[in-house]
Amino acid sequence: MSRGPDKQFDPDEALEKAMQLFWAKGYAATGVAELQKQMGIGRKSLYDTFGNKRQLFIKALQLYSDSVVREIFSELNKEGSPLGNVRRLMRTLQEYNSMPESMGCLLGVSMAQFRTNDAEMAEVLRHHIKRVEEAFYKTFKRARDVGELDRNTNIRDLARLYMGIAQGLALIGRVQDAPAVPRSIVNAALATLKTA
Amino acid sequence: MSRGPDKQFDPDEALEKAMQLFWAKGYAATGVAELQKQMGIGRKSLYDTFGNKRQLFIKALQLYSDSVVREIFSELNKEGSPLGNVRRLMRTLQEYNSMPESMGCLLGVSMAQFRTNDAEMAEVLRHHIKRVEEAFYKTFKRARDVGELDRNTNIRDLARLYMGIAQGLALIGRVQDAPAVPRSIVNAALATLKTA
DNA sequence: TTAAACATTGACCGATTGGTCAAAGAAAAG
DNA sequence: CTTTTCTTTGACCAATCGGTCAATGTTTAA
Repeated sequence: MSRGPDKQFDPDEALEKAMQLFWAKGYAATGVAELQKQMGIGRKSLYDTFGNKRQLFIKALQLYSDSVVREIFSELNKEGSPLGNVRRLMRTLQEYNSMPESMGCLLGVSMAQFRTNDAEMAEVLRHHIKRVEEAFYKTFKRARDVGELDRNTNIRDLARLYMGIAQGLALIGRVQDAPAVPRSIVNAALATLKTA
Repeated sequence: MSRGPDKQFDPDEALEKAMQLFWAKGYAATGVAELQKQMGIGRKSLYDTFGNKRQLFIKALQLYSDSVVREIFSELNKEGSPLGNVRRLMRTLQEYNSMPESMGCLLGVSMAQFRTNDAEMAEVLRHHIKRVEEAFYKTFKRARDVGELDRNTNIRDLARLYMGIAQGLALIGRVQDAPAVPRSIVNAALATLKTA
């Protein structure tokens, strides 16, 4: 039994590069030739390692989702006030999506390119939504337990709203060259939290 | 001086068909062959009438934006409580974006496919954002004048938030096959209005 | 040293991409 | 009827699309 030579490239690094390209240009507008150039690998290596363009894209989605969800969880689970963590996260998102070259959220961008008629893709996208929702949910629940939120606040609804605001913010940030609109969105979102 | 024969098709109807296709599939994924088939016209007619694929797309964006902004304005300008109008509009958007086959907002979908690096396109998209924002702004202002909103509510921020929520809602609705998430988003959004 | 198992390279595939153009047809003006 | 102006049709273009494959390494096991 022989194992043959190792790959001459790092699949994780190559996937990261592919993700960046899909993120910037979208699925349909990104060509395989472009992908292999940016990834720095041959065409056969690409297909042998990642299957095809679609599977490569889905793997890029998962890589991105894992990374983003991890960051959101870590930000929201810091010690101290749960609502304070939400506020800090939203301000971070505001800053990020205010940059003139900001590209928004890869998963959000992908929701615009696929729909429920593509069952597999829709499932991947819904799963991401669910994970972000869950991060907010747990934090708002802690906030309610601690007394930062009114006892009869609908935590599930609130979590979904914040997930939705984050997606809207990211989408709008892609075409903004000034920070005013993202700032307003987060201002108003956080203003409601004080009284929720 | 002769005028020659009239067109054998209605450019407005053809544009409407093109809009539907761009809306469902996105700019890059929509081919010119597909477009002429759906529009029911020859290729030369398409290029003579609309310039090229990109210009056709931009005209579709403007058609859609005009139509949507008109509807939003008409809904928000009805007699009676301004906040009531906002609530009714948001519930309409909720229903619309809860349909399993909902395609969201063409302008929002396009924000995911273009960025600030495409100056012309970004400008078109920002203009739409501005118009929706303005519709909410005027209504919230009336609400404040009438006493439905607290005197120190930041109306500009609130308008931008609602515009952002509407975009997030439309985006997320594209991949939802159940009404729960859209309902939650609108529930939570409107819950904050009561205390704003 | 040979063979088996892997990776890499680059040529190649048919299909499709956005876009052009010449020829033909149709309507209005003279 | 002829000419002019416009539209339509469909062939055609180079370029690119996503994907395949045979040939050529390169490494390890026997």
